[in-house]
Amino acid sequence: MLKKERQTFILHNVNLHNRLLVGDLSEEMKVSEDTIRRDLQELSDNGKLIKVHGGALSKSFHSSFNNNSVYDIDSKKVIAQKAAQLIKDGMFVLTSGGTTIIEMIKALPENLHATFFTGSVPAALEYMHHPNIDIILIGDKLSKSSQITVGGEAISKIKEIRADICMLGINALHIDHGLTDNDREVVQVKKAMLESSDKTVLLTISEKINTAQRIRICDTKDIDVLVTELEPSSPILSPFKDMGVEIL
Amino acid sequence: MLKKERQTFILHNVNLHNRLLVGDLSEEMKVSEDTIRRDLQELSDNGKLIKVHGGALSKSFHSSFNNNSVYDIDSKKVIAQKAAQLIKDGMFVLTSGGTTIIEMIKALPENLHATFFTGSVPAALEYMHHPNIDIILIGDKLSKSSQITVGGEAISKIKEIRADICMLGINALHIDHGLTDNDREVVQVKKAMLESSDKTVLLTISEKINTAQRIRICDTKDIDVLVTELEPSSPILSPFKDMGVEIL
DNA sequence: ATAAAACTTGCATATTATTGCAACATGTTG
DNA sequence: CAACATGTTGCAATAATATGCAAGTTTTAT
Repeated sequence: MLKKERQTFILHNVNLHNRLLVGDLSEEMKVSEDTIRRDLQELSDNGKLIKVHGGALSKSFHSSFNNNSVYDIDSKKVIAQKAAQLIKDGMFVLTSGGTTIIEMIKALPENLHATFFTGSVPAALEYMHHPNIDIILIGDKLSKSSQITVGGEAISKIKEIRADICMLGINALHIDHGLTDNDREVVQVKKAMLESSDKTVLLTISEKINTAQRIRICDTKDIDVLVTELEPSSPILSPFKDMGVEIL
Repeated sequence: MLKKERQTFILHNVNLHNRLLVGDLSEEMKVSEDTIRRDLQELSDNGKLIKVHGGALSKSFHSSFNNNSVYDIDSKKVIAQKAAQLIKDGMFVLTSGGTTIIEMIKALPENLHATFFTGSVPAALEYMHHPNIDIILIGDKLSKSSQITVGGEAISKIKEIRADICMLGINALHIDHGLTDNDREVVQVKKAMLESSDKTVLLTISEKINTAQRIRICDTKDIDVLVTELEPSSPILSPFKDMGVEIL
């Protein structure tokens, strides 16, 4: 069997079955596993599939469809960079969804080994691109407006967790009214997240600061760290600093 | 034998057999391998065939495997249309992930009111575009290769459900070996899904039929409905019909 | 923590390609 | 027809490619 034939065969089959083992291919085509590995390496270099330990995965499944139009994307990237630094190897991290969180996930270093809990479908999708992290999806009813799971089941699952850190993308934060949102179900989930974490980190563009919505999640004093695109010395943030919130 | 005769002969044979070896041609036509190589080079330059190390491949061979993504999508759309009809208002539906399932979700009518359970992140994302359905996300550890949640927690959640119908995108189906897959964790989840449903429906392109993988999910006789892009009368499917599987 | 499986690297070998060249055939032109 | 240009083929030397094996390392699974 010619090399090209083999590679075509491999490609066809990886797209058919999503996953192939080196040993199986070697057996099927009567060549050594070394040859198969070299084929897979080559196909992987050409971006035709994804090589993994033991075999290969189809690319069609694993490819990322990039979010195109995110509001204020540059600010969010700045926030993402700052926030990503807070996560260390071995940590248990609870996260919500939202575009700012998605940006933070993209900013996570490749070699980070940590465990992330989330009920957000877009966040889960983004986490899957990272090779060295574990993802625990929190199940329950999926809210279409917020794209996260909500409900008693989700909340009780969250309460079972003892996380090191909780990173929330937020809707509104006000020095007096604290952290607020407008979806009752989401509020309950976020409350549970805060309760289950040692440390609470909020990620938000400065525009959302000193706005408020109808339902309270927590008070300003309950927040540990606030990450915005602004310099920590910015006057907008000083009232929060005065209330004991660390500014990043 | 004249050069032109040789090249005509080569072209005829490459289209007949899809592949040729330099050594074989040299022997058949009693000319040196150098000459054959020069012929192949020339034909390749004129775009008549594809020259590779050791021989040549026909153009159709190469493009048929390279170009199948489009064909596959069309097949999957046909499958999706057929399968979507099985879901009626008020039903509880368990689904796996996979590209065929995604197509089926896209094919669901706008006015369908039903409840869907899934552990697949891409499927969940797709379901969210539909206005009138409820989605229950099954939580647990997220498997990066299969993009669905796996593990004991997920399985016990699935077992709590009493679904009307279970729709599975599959990896391999063989008349004797039944439904098989290559990921132990995924197999466990799919098994649980089958057990929790009154009716089992498999969605697959015909290419996966009569292939098998390492781990068994269920026997052929345990399948209720098989949906492919083929006509129900296709001879490939008749053995399944004989075993009591309904063909759509 | 340990053993098994999978991977990497370097190397040996065999197969396949390339190149220049000589031999011969074919075709062209005055 | 002779002389010359052109094209084709095979050969030999050399280069490049493909493949398997073995030793040592890394990753994964139990």
